[in-house]
Amino acid sequence: MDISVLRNSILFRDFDDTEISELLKALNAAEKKYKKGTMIFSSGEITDKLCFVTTGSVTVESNDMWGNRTILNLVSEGQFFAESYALLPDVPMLVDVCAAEDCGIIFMSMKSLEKLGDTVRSRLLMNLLTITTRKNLHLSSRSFHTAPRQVRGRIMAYLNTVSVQKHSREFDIPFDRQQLADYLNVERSVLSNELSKMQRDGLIQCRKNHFEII
Amino acid sequence: MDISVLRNSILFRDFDDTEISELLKALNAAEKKYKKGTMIFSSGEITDKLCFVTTGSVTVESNDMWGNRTILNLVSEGQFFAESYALLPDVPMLVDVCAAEDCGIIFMSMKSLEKLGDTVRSRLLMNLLTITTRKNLHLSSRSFHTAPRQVRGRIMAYLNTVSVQKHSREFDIPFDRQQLADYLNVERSVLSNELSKMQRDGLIQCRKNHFEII
DNA sequence: GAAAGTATGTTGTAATTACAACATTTCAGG
DNA sequence: CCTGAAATGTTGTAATTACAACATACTTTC
Repeated sequence: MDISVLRNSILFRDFDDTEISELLKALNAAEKKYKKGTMIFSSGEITDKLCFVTTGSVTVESNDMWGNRTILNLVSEGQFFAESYALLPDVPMLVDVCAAEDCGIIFMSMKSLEKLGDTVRSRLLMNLLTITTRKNLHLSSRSFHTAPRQVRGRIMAYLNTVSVQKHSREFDIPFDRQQLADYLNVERSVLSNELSKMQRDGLIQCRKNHFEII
Repeated sequence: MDISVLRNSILFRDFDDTEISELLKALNAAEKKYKKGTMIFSSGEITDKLCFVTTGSVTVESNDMWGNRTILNLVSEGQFFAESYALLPDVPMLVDVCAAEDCGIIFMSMKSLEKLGDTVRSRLLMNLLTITTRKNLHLSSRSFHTAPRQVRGRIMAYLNTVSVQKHSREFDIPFDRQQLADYLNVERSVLSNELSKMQRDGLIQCRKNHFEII
């Protein structure tokens, strides 16, 4: 397994290559490839696997019985997902996870945490804690993006966050139109329409997933 | 400080009374009382304090510039809040925290974690991990409650969750009408109206915050 | 138990969104 | 450089929601 991406991950912060290799073995790490659109986890499944995205990206989403999709999170290369379910192994997943692009995922068994020595284990726990707290902030920030009652408000809330993160008024977003609509919990056509209006009103410029706030 | 409530908290699981007392001292624990409606934290503040609700309850909420309130979470007696901000002490809070009722809060400094011995520290970290992962699930479940496009769908999604949690078709909810509206991201009057319709349609029965699903 | 204050229910209208249907643009393979 | 498939944009209408204004019910305090 290629550990170059893992070396820079939060999980293995302060671990050297030898330690990482040993840990991967202890955690039964295994990589799997997925084609765009494939479902990686379905709501109701139980897992103890911490998942790491080596290439591509996945969406964490809720698909209700009427076919509405809500994207809770987009997880890209170098990030983790399913950490909560991995650490609470009796809780069935509430979400689906889908390959947003062709992607590679490394699965690590958290059940195996117990087998680790005290020191290594506690260093790993600290890193896991960083992952889960950051994920928490991510989940809350989506709440801000969907808090405004109107579509324009939601778009602005989202674009502002991205702009702040990237330290620039001009940036790319990781979503296509349908994904952005599903993330902001609005109709795709209404989103497209509102983006057009916002350009006419001189608020933003956009082309595909490149945006500029004016 | 009265540690009887803390004894049963997730944070101190597997700690005995002596250990808890020592930990409270090490973490500079201090209790403070708040009147209903008081703001405990404001968006933008920075804190390293893990907060525990001894009595009453608080809401974690986002108040935007147009005066819209969105309740992300209601934290009741025996639960924690601000854990993400406490553990990522350079991140300013995105949310406000308000006393939903008269309440008591114990503040514990997470900066002081470093001072602890390895063993105690790692036991505490494991418990913190449980707190943050559970909080994660809580945050995602709100996303399901607000995912349906229509008010009735949101109400049903929420009531279903509560019903499952309480193992009963009949239960009390912790929200009043305004709070429930702010949690589900809908207008209070529209919520009241829809609840009436749902009763006429024979879907539910409700009086104040007591509900029955039929 | 009256008064004042707070919470909840009801209604109408204006504004917004959902949804469907179709037009246009973009992109990947042949 | 065609062609089909996918993504994005546009528009109109039906349905839903926001908002304000008011009515009713419930609580708390004196």
